[in-house]
Amino acid sequence: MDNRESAEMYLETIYILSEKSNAVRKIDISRYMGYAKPSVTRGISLLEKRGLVTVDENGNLLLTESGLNEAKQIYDRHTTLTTMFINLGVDEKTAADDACRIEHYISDTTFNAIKAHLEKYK
Amino acid sequence: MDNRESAEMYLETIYILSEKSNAVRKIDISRYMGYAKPSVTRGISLLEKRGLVTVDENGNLLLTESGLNEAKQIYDRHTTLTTMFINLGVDEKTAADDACRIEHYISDTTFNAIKAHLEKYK
DNA sequence: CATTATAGTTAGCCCCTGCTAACTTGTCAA
DNA sequence: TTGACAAGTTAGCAGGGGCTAACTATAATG
Repeated sequence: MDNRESAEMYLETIYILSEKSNAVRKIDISRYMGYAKPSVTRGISLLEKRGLVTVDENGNLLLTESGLNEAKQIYDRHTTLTTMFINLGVDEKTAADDACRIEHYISDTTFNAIKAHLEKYK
Repeated sequence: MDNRESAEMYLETIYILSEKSNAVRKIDISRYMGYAKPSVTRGISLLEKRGLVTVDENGNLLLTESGLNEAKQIYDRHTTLTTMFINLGVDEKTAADDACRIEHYISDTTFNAIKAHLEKYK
């Protein structure tokens, strides 16, 4: 979980599911990501230790302020990169899949440059 | 080494060093990548098992035909992505660093779209 | 020849992050 | 009340890919 990818995917998933439903539990993460329940138990507990997520008495997952910030940033990367790839002529599915992998590895500097470019031409 | 990143980095490094010198040994890889020697021993032996690299009696590393193909593809991704980022206004160092991470995760489809775009505007 | 430095290997540790097996809890229906 | 299912946890395995320690083998140097 020091590697950014795994933690970021959990955060992003919580964020996405939170937008669709007002109660997100670990089992929802498990189904959405296709991970076994114990993997999610550990994944979320690491996020809790880092102060990015809390779990209430009903088992609902809540992003903390910093968790929400991070999740939004990743999601922003996701949508922006997807848009860029689609603009280049890539089909939606491939664009989204690629964005989903790359979003974890791109620096702020480069991401901002991409974003500025898209804004200029939209 | 099932994950693409590690193997691809070894291949790319062998390729880059081969362009600069006609004899590349494991110790050169070790120094260039900043990895301990045993890590390189294992990394290269996995590439040998996959038929991507051979080691001659003097300890010189040689890319096989398929190894060379793969290395060239990765290197092409590296330079193309770097160029794209620089075109977007990113400094050279950051552009190269980002390219170096992302090159392993981008699909052929998306990469080809990027490349076509760059060719069109160069 | 003896010493020393360099390249490489082997053995084994560590962390990450998936996994299964098996257990506990809590809820809900017969 | 009991049986069953669903959510979650605990324990422990697997494999990837870094690492160090300690060894071997070869080459260079006094």
